[in-house]
Amino acid sequence: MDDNVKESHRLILERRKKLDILKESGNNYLNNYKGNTSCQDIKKLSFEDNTIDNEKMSFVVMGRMMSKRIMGRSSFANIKDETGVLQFFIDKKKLDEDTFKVFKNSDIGDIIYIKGFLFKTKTEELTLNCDDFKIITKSLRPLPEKFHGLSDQETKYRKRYLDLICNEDTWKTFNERFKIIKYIRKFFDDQDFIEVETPMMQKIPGGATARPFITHHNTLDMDLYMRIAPELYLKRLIVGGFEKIYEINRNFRNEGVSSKHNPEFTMIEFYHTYADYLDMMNMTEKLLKYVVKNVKGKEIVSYQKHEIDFGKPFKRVTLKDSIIEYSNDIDKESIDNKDKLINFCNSIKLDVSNYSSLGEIHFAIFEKIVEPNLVDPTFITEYPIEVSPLARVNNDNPLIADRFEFFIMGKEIANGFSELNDPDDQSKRFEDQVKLKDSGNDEAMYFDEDYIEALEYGMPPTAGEGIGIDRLVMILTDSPSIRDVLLFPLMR
RNA sequence: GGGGCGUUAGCUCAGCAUGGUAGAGCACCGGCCUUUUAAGCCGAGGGUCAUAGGUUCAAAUCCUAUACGCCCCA
Repeated sequence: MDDNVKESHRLILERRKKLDILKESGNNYLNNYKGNTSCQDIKKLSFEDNTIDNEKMSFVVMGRMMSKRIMGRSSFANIKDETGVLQFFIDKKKLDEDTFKVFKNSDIGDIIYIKGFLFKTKTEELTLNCDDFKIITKSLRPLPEKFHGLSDQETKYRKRYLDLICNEDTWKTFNERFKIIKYIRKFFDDQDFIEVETPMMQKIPGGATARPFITHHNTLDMDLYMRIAPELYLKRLIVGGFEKIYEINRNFRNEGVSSKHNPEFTMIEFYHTYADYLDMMNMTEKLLKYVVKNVKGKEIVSYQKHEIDFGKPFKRVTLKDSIIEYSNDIDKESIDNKDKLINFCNSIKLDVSNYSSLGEIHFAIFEKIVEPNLVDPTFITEYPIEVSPLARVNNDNPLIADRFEFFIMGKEIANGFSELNDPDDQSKRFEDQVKLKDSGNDEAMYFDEDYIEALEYGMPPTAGEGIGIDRLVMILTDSPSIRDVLLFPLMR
Protein backbone atom coordinates (compact mmCIF):
# COMPACT_ATOMS: atom_id res chain seq x y z
CA MET A 1 0.00 0.00 0.00
CA ASP A 2 2.72 2.45 0.98
CA ASP A 3 4.56 1.60 -2.21
CA ASN A 4 1.44 2.34 -4.18
CA VAL A 5 1.04 5.76 -2.66
CA LYS A 6 4.72 6.49 -3.27
CA GLU A 7 4.45 5.38 -6.88
CA SER A 8 1.38 7.46 -7.47
CA HIS A 9 3.14 10.67 -8.13
CA ARG A 10 1.45 13.64 -9.71
CA LEU A 11 1.75 12.54 -13.34
CA ILE A 12 -0.04 9.30 -12.60
CA LEU A 13 -2.66 11.02 -10.47
CA GLU A 14 -3.42 13.39 -13.33
CA ARG A 15 -3.93 10.51 -15.71
CA ARG A 16 -6.09 8.71 -13.19
CA LYS A 17 -8.33 11.78 -13.04
CA LYS A 18 -8.69 11.61 -16.81
CA LEU A 19 -9.53 7.93 -16.51
CA ASP A 20 -12.25 8.79 -14.01
CA ILE A 21 -13.74 11.27 -16.49
CA LEU A 22 -13.75 8.56 -19.15
CA LYS A 23 -15.40 6.10 -16.79
CA GLU A 24 -18.12 8.61 -15.91
CA SER A 25 -18.96 8.92 -19.58
CA GLY A 26 -19.14 5.14 -19.92
CA ASN A 27 -15.79 4.70 -21.68
CA ASN A 28 -14.33 2.23 -19.25
CA TYR A 29 -11.56 0.16 -20.82
CA LEU A 30 -13.45 -0.31 -24.05
CA ASN A 31 -13.23 -3.43 -26.09
CA ASN A 32 -15.04 -4.71 -29.17
CA TYR A 33 -13.39 -2.11 -31.34
CA LYS A 34 -11.45 -3.31 -34.36
CA GLY A 35 -9.45 -1.52 -36.99
CA ASN A 36 -10.04 -2.19 -40.67
CA THR A 37 -6.48 -1.44 -41.78
CA SER A 38 -2.97 -0.85 -40.50
CA CYS A 39 -0.58 2.09 -40.59
CA GLN A 40 1.56 0.28 -43.13
CA ASP A 41 -1.35 -0.67 -45.38
CA ILE A 42 -2.53 2.94 -45.41
CA LYS A 43 0.91 4.13 -46.39
CA LYS A 44 0.84 1.84 -49.41
CA LEU A 45 -2.11 3.79 -50.77
CA SER A 46 -1.77 6.94 -52.81
CA PHE A 47 -3.92 9.48 -54.63
CA GLU A 48 -1.69 9.25 -57.67
CA ASP A 49 -2.42 5.55 -58.11
CA ASN A 50 -6.12 6.11 -57.51
CA THR A 51 -5.94 3.56 -54.71
CA ILE A 52 -7.73 5.96 -52.38
CA ASP A 53 -11.44 6.50 -52.79
CA ASN A 54 -12.61 8.70 -49.95
CA GLU A 55 -16.20 8.45 -51.17
CA LYS A 56 -16.31 4.78 -50.36
CA MET A 57 -13.51 4.34 -47.86
CA SER A 58 -13.54 4.96 -44.15
CA PHE A 59 -10.37 3.98 -42.39
CA VAL A 60 -10.27 2.75 -38.80
CA VAL A 61 -6.91 2.40 -37.12
CA MET A 62 -6.20 1.10 -33.61
CA GLY A 63 -2.91 1.74 -31.88
CA ARG A 64 -0.92 3.72 -29.37
CA MET A 65 -0.78 7.50 -29.54
CA MET A 66 2.88 8.47 -29.70
CA SER A 67 2.88 12.24 -30.09
CA LYS A 68 0.52 15.19 -30.17
CA ARG A 69 0.79 18.68 -31.68
CA ILE A 70 -2.12 20.91 -30.80
CA MET A 71 -2.53 24.27 -32.56
CA GLY A 72 -5.83 25.65 -31.39
CA ARG A 73 -8.40 24.49 -33.86
CA SER A 74 -6.28 21.93 -35.70
CA SER A 75 -4.12 19.24 -34.23
CA PHE A 76 -1.75 16.62 -35.54
CA ALA A 77 -0.81 13.47 -33.73
CA ASN A 78 0.79 10.11 -34.43
CA ILE A 79 -0.60 6.65 -33.92
CA LYS A 80 1.60 3.57 -33.86
CA ASP A 81 0.65 -0.02 -34.45
CA GLU A 82 2.68 -3.16 -35.06
CA THR A 83 3.33 -2.11 -38.65
CA GLY A 84 4.46 1.46 -38.15
CA VAL A 85 3.43 5.02 -37.45
CA LEU A 86 0.70 7.08 -39.09
CA GLN A 87 -0.09 10.77 -38.71
CA PHE A 88 -3.68 11.79 -38.02
CA PHE A 89 -5.40 15.12 -38.01
CA ILE A 90 -8.09 16.48 -35.70
CA ASP A 91 -10.22 19.47 -36.66
CA LYS A 92 -11.97 20.86 -33.58
CA LYS A 93 -14.86 22.18 -35.64
CA LYS A 94 -15.45 18.86 -37.34
CA LEU A 95 -15.67 16.65 -34.26
CA ASP A 96 -18.62 16.87 -31.92
CA GLU A 97 -17.83 18.63 -28.68
CA ASP A 98 -17.63 15.54 -26.48
CA THR A 99 -15.33 13.71 -28.87
CA PHE A 100 -13.01 16.69 -29.03
CA LYS A 101 -12.89 16.78 -25.23
CA VAL A 102 -11.84 13.15 -25.25
CA PHE A 103 -9.02 14.03 -27.66
CA LYS A 104 -8.08 17.04 -25.55
CA ASN A 105 -7.84 14.82 -22.49
CA SER A 106 -5.92 12.07 -24.23
CA ASP A 107 -2.33 11.41 -23.30
CA ILE A 108 0.66 10.16 -25.21
CA GLY A 109 0.70 6.43 -24.63
CA ASP A 110 -3.09 5.94 -24.70
CA ILE A 111 -4.40 3.13 -26.86
CA ILE A 112 -6.79 4.84 -29.27
CA TYR A 113 -9.34 4.30 -32.01
CA ILE A 114 -9.37 6.73 -34.93
CA LYS A 115 -11.73 6.78 -37.89
CA GLY A 116 -11.71 9.05 -40.91
CA PHE A 117 -10.61 9.68 -44.47
CA LEU A 118 -7.24 10.34 -46.00
CA PHE A 119 -5.70 13.57 -47.20
CA LYS A 120 -2.27 14.91 -47.96
CA THR A 121 -0.70 17.71 -45.94
CA LYS A 122 1.33 20.57 -47.34
CA THR A 123 4.41 18.43 -46.89
CA GLU A 124 2.82 15.59 -48.88
CA GLU A 125 2.34 13.35 -45.87
CA LEU A 126 -0.58 10.96 -46.07
CA THR A 127 -2.70 11.76 -43.01
CA LEU A 128 -5.94 10.45 -41.57
CA ASN A 129 -8.50 13.22 -41.04
CA CYS A 130 -10.57 11.99 -38.10
CA ASP A 131 -14.32 12.13 -37.76
CA ASP A 132 -14.17 9.93 -34.68
CA PHE A 133 -11.68 9.46 -31.87
CA LYS A 134 -11.88 7.19 -28.82
CA ILE A 135 -9.58 6.33 -25.99
CA ILE A 136 -9.73 2.56 -25.81
CA THR A 137 -7.21 1.93 -23.05
CA LYS A 138 -6.00 4.71 -20.80
CA SER A 139 -2.26 4.76 -20.20
CA LEU A 140 -1.64 5.72 -16.59
CA ARG A 141 2.10 6.16 -16.75
CA PRO A 142 4.05 8.60 -18.91
CA LEU A 143 6.19 7.03 -21.62
CA PRO A 144 9.91 7.81 -21.83
CA GLU A 145 10.84 10.94 -23.68
CA LYS A 146 9.85 11.13 -27.33
CA PHE A 147 13.14 12.23 -28.82
CA HIS A 148 15.84 10.38 -26.89
CA GLY A 149 13.56 7.49 -26.04
CA LEU A 150 14.67 5.04 -23.41
CA SER A 151 18.42 4.69 -23.33
CA ASP A 152 19.21 3.45 -19.84
CA GLN A 153 20.52 -0.08 -20.43
CA GLU A 154 19.18 -1.45 -17.19
CA THR A 155 15.66 -0.15 -17.75
CA LYS A 156 15.73 -1.39 -21.33
CA TYR A 157 16.40 -4.92 -20.07
CA ARG A 158 14.11 -4.85 -17.05
CA LYS A 159 11.16 -3.15 -18.77
CA ARG A 160 11.52 -4.51 -22.25
CA TYR A 161 7.97 -3.46 -23.15
CA LEU A 162 9.04 0.18 -22.84
CA ASP A 163 12.15 -0.46 -24.87
CA LEU A 164 9.98 -2.01 -27.58
CA ILE A 165 7.56 0.91 -27.59
CA CYS A 166 10.26 3.58 -27.68
CA ASN A 167 13.18 2.15 -29.61
CA GLU A 168 12.74 1.24 -33.23
CA ASP A 169 16.10 -0.54 -33.19
CA THR A 170 15.04 -2.86 -30.41
CA TRP A 171 11.85 -3.64 -32.26
CA LYS A 172 13.86 -4.40 -35.39
CA THR A 173 16.33 -6.62 -33.57
CA PHE A 174 13.64 -8.84 -32.12
CA ASN A 175 11.74 -9.01 -35.36
CA GLU A 176 14.92 -10.20 -36.99
CA ARG A 177 15.51 -12.68 -34.21
CA PHE A 178 12.18 -14.35 -34.82
CA LYS A 179 12.61 -14.15 -38.56
CA ILE A 180 15.97 -15.93 -38.24
CA ILE A 181 14.34 -18.69 -36.20
CA LYS A 182 11.51 -18.90 -38.69
CA TYR A 183 13.93 -19.43 -41.59
CA ILE A 184 15.98 -21.96 -39.65
CA ARG A 185 12.77 -23.94 -39.08
CA LYS A 186 11.83 -23.59 -42.72
CA PHE A 187 15.26 -24.82 -43.83
CA PHE A 188 14.86 -28.03 -41.86
CA ASP A 189 11.15 -28.48 -42.53
CA ASP A 190 11.76 -28.19 -46.26
CA GLN A 191 14.16 -31.12 -46.01
CA ASP A 192 11.64 -33.23 -44.13
CA PHE A 193 13.26 -32.93 -40.72
CA ILE A 194 10.74 -33.44 -37.92
CA GLU A 195 10.69 -30.97 -35.03
CA VAL A 196 10.60 -32.88 -31.75
CA GLU A 197 10.54 -32.06 -28.04
CA THR A 198 12.61 -33.69 -25.34
CA PRO A 199 12.70 -33.17 -21.56
CA MET A 200 13.77 -29.88 -20.07
CA MET A 201 13.88 -31.51 -16.63
CA GLN A 202 16.20 -34.46 -16.52
CA LYS A 203 17.29 -36.98 -13.93
CA ILE A 204 20.82 -37.00 -15.33
CA PRO A 205 21.97 -33.85 -17.11
CA GLY A 206 23.91 -34.78 -20.21
CA GLY A 207 24.97 -33.85 -23.70
CA ALA A 208 27.43 -31.11 -22.73
CA THR A 209 30.07 -30.24 -20.21
CA ALA A 210 28.53 -27.62 -17.97
CA ARG A 211 27.20 -27.10 -14.46
CA PRO A 212 23.46 -27.70 -14.31
CA PHE A 213 20.71 -26.02 -12.31
CA ILE A 214 19.06 -28.28 -9.77
CA THR A 215 15.36 -28.25 -9.05
CA HIS A 216 13.10 -30.45 -6.99
CA HIS A 217 9.93 -32.40 -7.62
CA ASN A 218 7.86 -32.25 -4.46
CA THR A 219 5.46 -35.18 -4.64
CA LEU A 220 8.11 -37.50 -6.04
CA ASP A 221 10.58 -36.01 -3.57
CA MET A 222 13.23 -36.11 -6.25
CA ASP A 223 15.92 -33.71 -7.40
CA LEU A 224 15.88 -32.95 -11.09
CA TYR A 225 18.25 -31.05 -13.32
CA MET A 226 17.33 -28.42 -15.87
CA ARG A 227 18.80 -29.67 -19.08
CA ILE A 228 22.18 -28.43 -20.27
CA ALA A 229 21.53 -29.99 -23.72
CA PRO A 230 18.94 -32.22 -25.38
CA GLU A 231 21.55 -34.33 -27.15
CA LEU A 232 21.25 -37.69 -25.39
CA TYR A 233 17.46 -37.67 -25.71
CA LEU A 234 17.57 -36.76 -29.37
CA LYS A 235 19.91 -39.68 -30.02
CA ARG A 236 17.55 -42.00 -28.13
CA LEU A 237 14.98 -40.89 -30.71
CA ILE A 238 17.40 -41.88 -33.48
CA VAL A 239 17.59 -45.32 -31.85
CA GLY A 240 13.79 -45.22 -31.86
CA GLY A 241 13.71 -44.87 -35.62
CA PHE A 242 13.64 -41.14 -36.41
CA GLU A 243 16.08 -40.33 -39.18
CA LYS A 244 15.96 -36.55 -39.45
CA ILE A 245 15.02 -34.52 -36.37
CA TYR A 246 15.63 -31.15 -34.84
CA GLU A 247 14.71 -29.34 -31.67
CA ILE A 248 14.79 -25.60 -31.07
CA ASN A 249 14.58 -24.89 -27.40
CA ARG A 250 16.14 -23.54 -24.25
CA ASN A 251 19.15 -24.94 -22.41
CA PHE A 252 20.15 -23.93 -18.91
CA ARG A 253 23.71 -23.66 -17.68
CA ASN A 254 24.70 -22.63 -14.21
CA GLU A 255 27.64 -20.43 -15.06
CA GLY A 256 28.56 -16.77 -14.98
CA VAL A 257 26.52 -14.05 -16.61
CA SER A 258 28.29 -11.91 -19.19
CA SER A 259 27.76 -10.18 -22.50
CA LYS A 260 28.14 -13.63 -24.09
CA HIS A 261 26.37 -15.80 -21.49
CA ASN A 262 22.85 -15.93 -20.18
CA PRO A 263 21.82 -18.80 -17.87
CA GLU A 264 19.10 -19.80 -20.31
CA PHE A 265 19.79 -19.67 -23.99
CA THR A 266 18.37 -21.09 -27.19
CA MET A 267 19.93 -23.79 -29.29
CA ILE A 268 18.91 -25.80 -32.26
CA GLU A 269 20.15 -29.36 -32.28
CA PHE A 270 19.63 -31.53 -35.32
CA TYR A 271 20.47 -35.11 -36.20
CA HIS A 272 20.64 -36.91 -39.50
CA THR A 273 21.16 -40.66 -39.87
CA TYR A 274 23.60 -42.07 -42.41
CA ALA A 275 25.36 -38.72 -42.54
CA ASP A 276 28.75 -37.74 -41.14
CA TYR A 277 30.34 -34.59 -39.77
CA LEU A 278 31.43 -33.48 -43.24
CA ASP A 279 27.81 -33.59 -44.38
CA MET A 280 26.94 -31.47 -41.34
CA MET A 281 29.56 -28.89 -42.26
CA ASN A 282 28.13 -28.61 -45.75
CA MET A 283 24.65 -28.36 -44.35
CA THR A 284 25.70 -25.65 -41.87
CA GLU A 285 27.20 -23.60 -44.66
CA LYS A 286 24.02 -23.93 -46.70
CA LEU A 287 21.82 -23.11 -43.72
CA LEU A 288 23.68 -19.95 -42.79
CA LYS A 289 23.80 -18.71 -46.35
CA TYR A 290 20.08 -19.39 -46.66
CA VAL A 291 19.22 -17.57 -43.42
CA VAL A 292 21.44 -14.59 -44.16
CA LYS A 293 20.07 -14.26 -47.67
CA ASN A 294 16.45 -14.39 -46.54
CA VAL A 295 16.75 -12.29 -43.40
CA LYS A 296 19.33 -9.72 -44.45
CA GLY A 297 18.72 -9.76 -48.19
CA LYS A 298 22.48 -9.55 -48.81
CA GLU A 299 25.63 -11.58 -48.34
CA ILE A 300 27.76 -9.13 -46.40
CA VAL A 301 26.75 -8.44 -42.83
CA SER A 302 28.51 -5.88 -40.70
CA TYR A 303 29.09 -6.63 -37.05
CA GLN A 304 30.62 -3.98 -34.78
CA LYS A 305 32.27 -2.36 -37.79
CA HIS A 306 33.66 -5.63 -39.17
CA GLU A 307 32.34 -6.92 -42.45
CA ILE A 308 31.46 -10.59 -42.54
CA ASP A 309 31.11 -12.11 -45.97
CA PHE A 310 28.66 -14.99 -46.04
CA GLY A 311 28.89 -15.19 -49.80
CA LYS A 312 32.22 -16.88 -50.24
CA PRO A 313 32.98 -20.46 -49.17
CA PHE A 314 33.57 -20.77 -45.41
CA LYS A 315 37.14 -21.47 -44.32
CA ARG A 316 38.03 -24.93 -43.07
CA VAL A 317 41.14 -25.41 -40.93
CA THR A 318 42.25 -28.18 -38.61
CA LEU A 319 42.71 -27.31 -34.96
CA LYS A 320 46.44 -27.95 -35.00
CA ASP A 321 46.96 -25.93 -38.20
CA SER A 322 45.03 -23.06 -36.67
CA ILE A 323 47.37 -23.06 -33.65
CA ILE A 324 50.40 -23.03 -35.94
CA GLU A 325 48.86 -20.18 -37.91
CA TYR A 326 48.07 -17.98 -34.90
CA SER A 327 51.20 -18.55 -32.82
CA ASN A 328 54.69 -17.42 -33.72
CA ASP A 329 56.40 -20.01 -31.56
CA ILE A 330 54.74 -23.25 -32.60
CA ASP A 331 55.39 -25.01 -35.89
CA LYS A 332 54.73 -28.41 -37.40
CA GLU A 333 57.65 -29.89 -35.43
CA SER A 334 56.71 -28.58 -31.99
CA ILE A 335 52.94 -28.91 -32.21
CA ASP A 336 53.10 -32.43 -30.71
CA ASN A 337 56.02 -31.77 -28.38
CA LYS A 338 54.49 -31.57 -24.93
CA ASP A 339 57.44 -29.82 -23.24
CA LYS A 340 57.59 -27.14 -25.89
CA LEU A 341 53.83 -26.67 -25.69
CA ILE A 342 53.93 -26.27 -21.93
CA ASN A 343 56.72 -23.72 -22.26
CA PHE A 344 54.59 -21.87 -24.77
CA CYS A 345 51.60 -21.97 -22.41
CA ASN A 346 53.72 -20.48 -19.64
CA SER A 347 54.83 -17.73 -21.98
CA ILE A 348 51.21 -16.75 -22.69
CA LYS A 349 50.14 -17.17 -19.06
CA LEU A 350 47.91 -20.13 -19.80
CA ASP A 351 47.65 -22.55 -16.88
CA VAL A 352 47.52 -26.14 -18.17
CA SER A 353 48.71 -27.83 -15.01
CA ASN A 354 45.38 -29.64 -14.70
CA TYR A 355 45.70 -31.24 -18.11
CA SER A 356 47.63 -34.43 -18.73
CA SER A 357 47.06 -35.08 -22.41
CA LEU A 358 48.35 -33.39 -25.50
CA GLY A 359 44.79 -33.00 -26.81
CA GLU A 360 43.60 -31.04 -23.80
CA ILE A 361 46.59 -28.74 -24.09
CA HIS A 362 45.98 -28.20 -27.79
CA PHE A 363 42.36 -27.37 -27.06
CA ALA A 364 43.29 -24.92 -24.30
CA ILE A 365 45.80 -23.15 -26.53
CA PHE A 366 43.23 -23.04 -29.32
CA GLU A 367 40.64 -21.41 -27.09
CA LYS A 368 43.10 -18.84 -25.84
CA ILE A 369 44.95 -17.72 -28.96
CA VAL A 370 42.93 -18.85 -31.98
CA GLU A 371 39.24 -18.62 -31.13
CA PRO A 372 39.09 -14.83 -30.59
CA ASN A 373 40.72 -14.32 -33.99
CA LEU A 374 38.29 -16.38 -36.07
CA VAL A 375 36.46 -13.41 -37.53
CA ASP A 376 35.33 -14.82 -40.88
CA PRO A 377 32.99 -17.82 -40.85
CA THR A 378 35.40 -20.68 -40.14
CA PHE A 379 35.11 -24.40 -39.49
CA ILE A 380 37.74 -25.90 -37.21
CA THR A 381 38.13 -29.68 -37.55
CA GLU A 382 40.08 -32.56 -36.00
CA TYR A 383 39.26 -31.99 -32.34
CA PRO A 384 41.16 -33.98 -29.71
CA ILE A 385 39.24 -37.05 -28.61
CA GLU A 386 39.64 -36.15 -24.90
CA VAL A 387 37.50 -33.04 -25.26
CA SER A 388 34.90 -34.75 -27.45
CA PRO A 389 33.29 -37.39 -25.22
CA LEU A 390 30.20 -37.94 -27.39
CA ALA A 391 31.88 -37.91 -30.79
CA ARG A 392 32.98 -40.79 -32.97
CA VAL A 393 36.70 -41.48 -33.17
CA ASN A 394 38.36 -40.90 -36.53
CA ASN A 395 39.05 -44.03 -38.58
CA ASP A 396 42.68 -43.15 -39.33
CA ASN A 397 43.75 -41.27 -36.23
CA PRO A 398 42.55 -42.53 -32.84
CA LEU A 399 43.58 -39.27 -31.17
CA ILE A 400 41.01 -37.12 -32.93
CA ALA A 401 37.26 -37.10 -33.25
CA ASP A 402 35.17 -36.69 -36.38
CA ARG A 403 34.11 -33.32 -35.13
CA PHE A 404 34.09 -29.64 -36.03
CA GLU A 405 33.21 -26.36 -34.44
CA PHE A 406 32.16 -23.27 -36.31
CA PHE A 407 33.12 -19.69 -35.47
CA ILE A 408 32.20 -16.18 -36.52
CA MET A 409 33.64 -13.03 -34.96
CA GLY A 410 35.49 -15.07 -32.36
CA LYS A 411 32.27 -16.61 -31.16
CA GLU A 412 31.57 -20.32 -31.14
CA ILE A 413 28.37 -20.66 -33.14
CA ALA A 414 28.09 -24.38 -33.81
CA ASN A 415 29.47 -27.72 -32.72
CA GLY A 416 28.87 -30.89 -34.70
CA PHE A 417 30.19 -34.37 -35.12
CA SER A 418 29.68 -37.88 -36.28
CA GLU A 419 27.93 -39.43 -33.30
CA LEU A 420 29.59 -42.06 -31.21
CA ASN A 421 27.36 -45.12 -31.59
CA ASP A 422 29.64 -47.78 -30.11
CA PRO A 423 28.14 -48.39 -26.65
CA ASP A 424 31.35 -49.81 -25.20
CA ASP A 425 33.42 -46.86 -26.38
CA GLN A 426 30.75 -44.45 -25.08
CA SER A 427 30.79 -46.30 -21.78
CA LYS A 428 34.56 -45.81 -21.48
CA ARG A 429 34.21 -42.12 -22.33
CA PHE A 430 31.60 -41.68 -19.62
CA GLU A 431 33.91 -43.41 -17.16
CA ASP A 432 36.67 -40.94 -18.05
CA GLN A 433 34.22 -38.10 -17.45
CA VAL A 434 33.25 -39.52 -14.08
CA LYS A 435 36.94 -39.66 -13.13
CA LEU A 436 37.23 -36.00 -14.04
CA LYS A 437 34.14 -35.22 -11.99
CA ASP A 438 35.53 -37.13 -9.01
CA SER A 439 38.75 -35.18 -9.27
CA GLY A 440 36.81 -31.96 -8.82
CA ASN A 441 35.71 -30.89 -12.31
CA ASP A 442 32.08 -30.01 -11.70
CA GLU A 443 31.46 -29.47 -15.41
CA ALA A 444 32.34 -33.07 -16.32
CA MET A 445 29.60 -35.45 -17.45
CA TYR A 446 27.64 -38.01 -15.46
CA PHE A 447 27.50 -41.68 -16.43
CA ASP A 448 24.16 -42.23 -18.17
CA GLU A 449 23.47 -45.97 -18.04
CA ASP A 450 20.08 -45.66 -19.67
CA TYR A 451 21.68 -43.94 -22.66
CA ILE A 452 24.29 -46.69 -22.98
CA GLU A 453 21.48 -49.25 -22.91
CA ALA A 454 19.77 -47.40 -25.75
CA LEU A 455 22.99 -47.48 -27.78
CA GLU A 456 23.25 -51.22 -27.14
CA TYR A 457 20.07 -51.70 -29.17
CA GLY A 458 21.96 -50.12 -32.07
CA MET A 459 21.99 -46.49 -33.22
CA PRO A 460 22.51 -46.10 -36.94
CA PRO A 461 25.52 -44.00 -37.98
CA THR A 462 24.38 -40.43 -37.42
CA ALA A 463 25.75 -36.94 -37.51
CA GLY A 464 24.45 -34.24 -35.22
CA GLU A 465 25.01 -30.59 -34.52
CA GLY A 466 24.03 -27.78 -32.20
CA ILE A 467 23.85 -24.13 -33.20
CA GLY A 468 23.67 -21.33 -30.66
CA ILE A 469 20.76 -19.23 -31.83
CA ASP A 470 21.45 -16.26 -29.57
CA ARG A 471 25.00 -15.80 -30.76
CA LEU A 472 23.95 -16.14 -34.36
CA VAL A 473 21.27 -13.52 -33.79
CA MET A 474 23.83 -11.23 -32.14
CA ILE A 475 25.97 -11.36 -35.26
CA LEU A 476 23.13 -10.91 -37.72
CA THR A 477 21.60 -8.02 -35.76
CA ASP A 478 24.91 -6.31 -34.91
CA SER A 479 24.23 -6.66 -31.17
CA PRO A 480 27.24 -6.41 -28.84
CA SER A 481 25.60 -8.21 -25.90
CA ILE A 482 23.54 -11.39 -25.68
CA ARG A 483 21.13 -9.37 -23.56
CA ASP A 484 20.30 -7.28 -26.58
CA VAL A 485 18.87 -10.34 -28.33
CA LEU A 486 16.99 -11.82 -25.36
CA LEU A 487 13.62 -10.22 -24.71
CA PHE A 488 13.95 -10.77 -20.98
CA PRO A 489 17.59 -11.37 -20.00
CA LEU A 490 18.20 -12.48 -16.44
CA MET A 491 18.75 -9.48 -14.18
CA ARG A 492 19.77 -9.76 -10.56
C1' G B 1 37.04 -13.26 -8.33
C1' G B 2 40.02 -8.44 -9.87
C1' G B 3 39.94 -3.51 -12.06
C1' G B 4 37.52 0.84 -14.32
C1' C B 5 33.05 3.75 -14.96
C1' G B 6 28.08 4.98 -13.65
C1' U B 7 23.31 5.87 -10.43
C1' U B 8 20.53 13.77 -9.94
C1' A B 9 12.60 15.34 -11.83
C1' G B 10 8.33 10.36 -15.31
C1' C B 11 12.36 10.40 -19.58
C1' U B 12 17.25 12.47 -21.65
C1' C B 13 21.03 14.96 -19.26
C1' A B 14 24.04 19.40 -16.89
C1' G B 15 25.93 20.56 -12.02
C1' C B 16 30.78 17.52 -8.79
C1' A B 17 38.12 19.02 -10.33
C1' U B 18 37.72 24.22 -6.40
C1' G B 19 31.68 22.13 -0.59
C1' G B 20 27.70 27.55 0.32
C1' U B 21 19.45 26.73 -0.26
C1' A B 22 18.67 21.74 -7.04
C1' G B 23 19.28 23.21 -13.08
C1' A B 24 17.84 22.57 -18.56
C1' G B 25 15.07 20.15 -22.52
C1' C B 26 11.07 16.81 -23.25
C1' A B 27 6.58 15.22 -20.70
C1' C B 28 2.60 17.21 -17.45
C1' C B 29 -0.89 21.59 -15.91
C1' G B 30 -3.06 26.79 -17.39
C1' G B 31 -3.28 30.47 -21.56
C1' C B 32 -2.57 31.84 -27.08
C1' C B 33 -2.48 29.40 -31.75
C1' U B 34 -6.33 26.55 -38.71
C1' U B 35 -1.07 22.17 -42.09
C1' U B 36 2.24 20.48 -37.57
C1' U B 37 5.90 16.62 -37.44
C1' A B 38 11.79 17.16 -31.61
C1' A B 39 5.50 22.58 -33.70
C1' G B 40 5.96 27.52 -31.48
C1' C B 41 5.15 31.54 -27.70
C1' C B 42 3.76 33.02 -22.39
C1' G B 43 3.10 31.19 -17.38
C1' A B 44 2.98 27.47 -13.34
C1' G B 45 4.12 22.98 -10.74
C1' G B 46 7.34 18.87 -10.09
C1' G B 47 13.53 16.25 -6.40
C1' U B 48 14.83 11.12 0.02
C1' C B 49 20.72 14.00 -5.82
C1' A B 50 20.87 4.99 -5.38
C1' U B 51 21.32 3.54 0.12
C1' A B 52 23.88 3.89 4.95
C1' G B 53 27.61 6.07 7.61
C1' G B 54 31.75 9.70 8.09
C1' U B 55 34.47 14.63 7.58
C1' U B 56 32.66 19.79 7.90
C1' C B 57 29.60 25.59 10.54
C1' A B 58 27.76 23.62 5.76
C1' A B 59 27.85 17.69 1.29
C1' A B 60 24.57 16.13 -5.09
C1' U B 61 29.85 17.67 -4.71
C1' C B 62 35.09 15.10 -0.33
C1' C B 63 35.88 10.00 2.32
C1' U B 64 34.17 4.80 3.57
C1' A B 65 30.87 0.82 2.97
C1' U B 66 26.70 -1.43 0.54
C1' A B 67 23.17 -2.29 -3.57
C1' C B 68 22.22 -2.29 -8.66
C1' G B 69 24.05 -1.62 -13.65
C1' C B 70 27.73 -1.12 -17.78
C1' C B 71 32.73 -2.23 -19.75
C1' C B 72 37.44 -4.87 -19.48
C1' C B 73 40.30 -8.96 -17.41
C1' A B 74 40.45 -14.14 -15.04
